[in-house]
This record gives sequence, structure tokens and C-alpha cells, in this order.
Amino acid sequence: MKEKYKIIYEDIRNKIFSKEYEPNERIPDEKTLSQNYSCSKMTIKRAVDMLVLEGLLHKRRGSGTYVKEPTSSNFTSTSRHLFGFSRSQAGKKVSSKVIEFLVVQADKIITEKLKLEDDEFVYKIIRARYVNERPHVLEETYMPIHVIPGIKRSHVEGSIYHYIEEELGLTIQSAHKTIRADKPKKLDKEYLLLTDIEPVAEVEQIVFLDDGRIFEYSKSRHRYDEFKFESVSVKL
Amino acid sequence: MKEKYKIIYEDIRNKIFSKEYEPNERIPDEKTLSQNYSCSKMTIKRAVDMLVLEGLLHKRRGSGTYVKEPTSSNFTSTSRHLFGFSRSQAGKKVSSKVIEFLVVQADKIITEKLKLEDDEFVYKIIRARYVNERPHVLEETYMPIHVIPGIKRSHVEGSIYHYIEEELGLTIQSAHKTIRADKPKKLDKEYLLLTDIEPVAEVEQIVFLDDGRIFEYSKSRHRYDEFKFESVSVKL
DNA sequence: GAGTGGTCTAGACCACTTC
DNA sequence: AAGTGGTCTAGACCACTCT
Repeated sequence: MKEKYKIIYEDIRNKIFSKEYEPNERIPDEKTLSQNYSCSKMTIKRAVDMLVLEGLLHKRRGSGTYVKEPTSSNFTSTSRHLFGFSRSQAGKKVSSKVIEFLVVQADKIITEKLKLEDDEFVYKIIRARYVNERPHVLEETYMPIHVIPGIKRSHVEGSIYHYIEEELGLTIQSAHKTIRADKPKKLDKEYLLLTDIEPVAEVEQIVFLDDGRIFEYSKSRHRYDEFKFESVSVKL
Repeated sequence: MKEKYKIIYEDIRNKIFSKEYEPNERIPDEKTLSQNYSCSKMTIKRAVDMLVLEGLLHKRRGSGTYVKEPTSSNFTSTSRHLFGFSRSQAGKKVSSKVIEFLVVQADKIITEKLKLEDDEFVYKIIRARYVNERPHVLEETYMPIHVIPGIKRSHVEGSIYHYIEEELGLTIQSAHKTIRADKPKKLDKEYLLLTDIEPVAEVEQIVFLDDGRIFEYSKSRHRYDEFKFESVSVKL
């Protein structure tokens, strides 16, 4: 984090959260900021635009840049939905029960989702995950063995993402997600302790490495009362 | 749409969808593109970065910029979740049944969500919405009467967003959304024709105008089998 | 008209991969 | 070493609001 625009982004962000810039207040204009931070206007614009995309600021041409009032979606969450479940529950006690962990030949759907050649092998991992001993989500994950080699049971019992990023040294670039509601299936009821009238929120996800390879296709089925997904959309 | 970066963005986007740039192919480097489009490298970078955020391209420093293979989340949807229900169902026959349409004094929750002063009046609108005669979603919407004045029953029966943008000339800037699964409530079952074991996907939404004012707080409860929410997250 | 953000440039220099 | 994307600049000019 030595890029100037990231430093400025962090600094302004901190000033918003610490209320040095208060809700509905106009922050200094871009020319002033570029003098304060000793940088060009374009660099200020870049930092400020990140905060606009994040939903913390809004701009009015000809008028100025203003702090948005806090809403549940911009101040609570990190607004980065990219990483695994363990990381999203930082500070809480996460545990996992491994229900299935094997290598199988990819079927038609998995081959299509992971963009594999025919007849490739993939890890199939089914885990129930608990926060403070309470079941939260049932995950069914597929990863190609030639992209993510050497997954051990110990990784599956802990954090697979930790293994991928720290031990294999790979970088996750992006994730495409689809969120739905669904009736509970048999496995959901069993592991998430749900009855027939208690639904799940399903997140289907395809995750990319920074070299463009797909390394994960998964469906996570969350207890309806332990899940929410937050999103900010800004007009371009 | 006369900004150069938007024109270039559209043009590259079209080349991706028309397969002139094929999946996994490397597109021309930024220097070449800036010559082709007679513009600076920064302008190319801006257009390309929009496509990266949209999940259509990915970049590798030192290597090049590549077309992602299509996944359900990047090629099907417009990736703009900003506008109302009518617009998201373009081309289909949308109808509405107005269940409630009145002006009420905002209660504590609505006052907080819409960031109102105490005791302000808001429109309360409950509508069931149908696509091809089939019920899709039950919407409960609150709008402050001093921000969006003059809503008539005819607007509520059609598209309120059309009224706001076309007739009032206001511009929608952003929306903060929270998505959950939930059990069906009495009204859901009645208007969405659900049984106790059929859940809903709830989208709670706060929508901003481009002057920073909040003009809508709503909860939309969708039939579980007629809803999905797609999202692309890219590491910064 | 003064002030604000929006677009765009031409080029320098850096970080990374290997086209 | 050559090629590619990443950062940053200093400034020009435009579009918009109204401090």
C-alpha cells in the first residue's frame, strides 16, 4: 500500500469514519485536496471516486463532494465481498465439519462452470460451517486439482483460502456471484437444523485467479436468519 | 454519450459480445488501442477498467488484457441493478396491483431509513407486480412527499421511476441494497400465491438522488423461484 | 463570474512478465 | 531487453451550480 491514491483513499475514509468529515458535510474541493496531499487533481479524483463507488461520498458537479449519511450498507460492511467465509466472520469463532472431501471426475455442469476440458478431476468438498458453535452455512465446493493441487484434509477443516493465498501464493482476482432464496433440501435441514418452513439463501459463486483461471465453483446455502448480502450500485 | 471513454467502452464491449474479441483472447495493448482510437493511454485505461469492473475483461500486469469466458453473471445481465422493476423486465408484460396507496406520518424506522426530520409525511405504497400475469414480487415503498411530490394513482399503477425521472426530471444516483431469504408472511402468501414452505427473497433498498437526498426506502419480497441477484466483485 | 467537478492529453517513470 | 499495464503529473478546456 504505497500508492498515493490508496493512501489518500484510506485517509479520507478514516476522516469519514472518525467524523472529522461529518455526514452531509462538504469535503474540501479537489484543488485544495491536491494541494494538501501534494498531488495532482487526477490522483485526488481517483481516491474520491473509489469512495463514491463504495457509497461513502457523492459528488455534484458544480457544487462539491459530500459525505453520505450512514446506512446499513455502507458503514457496517467492509464492502469487499470477495473473500471466503472465515474472513467475513473475523473475530468470531469459526469451525467446520467436513461432510465430503474427495476427488471426482467433473460432470457436465462442473466442467461447464469451471471451464474445464473434458474428463478432468476436481476436488469435491462439502462442509458445514459454524460460528460460535451455531450452524451458519453448508458449502459445496469444486476446485480443479491441476489449479489448486495438494489440498489436504487439514486445509479443508480450516481455511482453504488461506492455503491458496498464503501457501500456494496465488492471488484471487474476482468473483461472480448469484444469490437466490430456496426451500431447504434434506442436507440443509440436517446440517443447518432447519425445518421445512425455514428457507436458505443460496450463493452460487465462480472465483477467478489473477491470471484469469477459474479455481472455484461453489454453492453456499446459508440459514435464512444468519445471512444478508449488501451491495451498493452507483450510476456511472 | 459523447465522452470519449464511454464511446471506447461501448465499442470494446460490443467487440466482446460480437466475439470479435473472443473468450481468452488477448486484446490489443493499451498503446495500440490509444493509437487506434486516437486518444491518450489514460482514456483507454479508463474504458478498459470499466469493463474489468463489469467482469468482462481481466488484466495481468506485464502480460496483457484478456477477455473472460462468459459466466451467467457477466454476459446475461446488464450488470446495472440500479433501476426499478419495470426496467429490469424489459420486453416482458409487467402489470401491477395497488394494494395500498396513502400518505402517512413516518414512523421511527422510516424516519431513520429516509433520514427525515421528525413527523414528516411519506407516501406508503404496497404493490404486487406481475410478469406475464404471473406474480413476481410484493413491494412496500416509502417516499417523502417533499422530495417526490405529486405521485398519482396512475403513476403507482405504472412505473413510479418513470414519473420521477421523466416527469420530475430528477436523476437517480445510487442504491444501497441488502438481500436476504425469509419465510413467507401472510401478505406474501396471499399475493405471491405461496405456501408456507415456499420462501421469498427480500431486497431492502435505500435509493439516492444525485443531490444526495434519499427518495426511497423499500422492501421488495420476491417469489423464490422468480428471483436472482447477480454481482461481480473485483479486487482493487 | 467564481467555483466546482469532468474529461482529456502527452509524457515520465515504475513494476512486472516474457507476449 | 522488450513489452505490457500501473501510477502520477501539470495543465488545458468543458459543464455545471450558485458556496
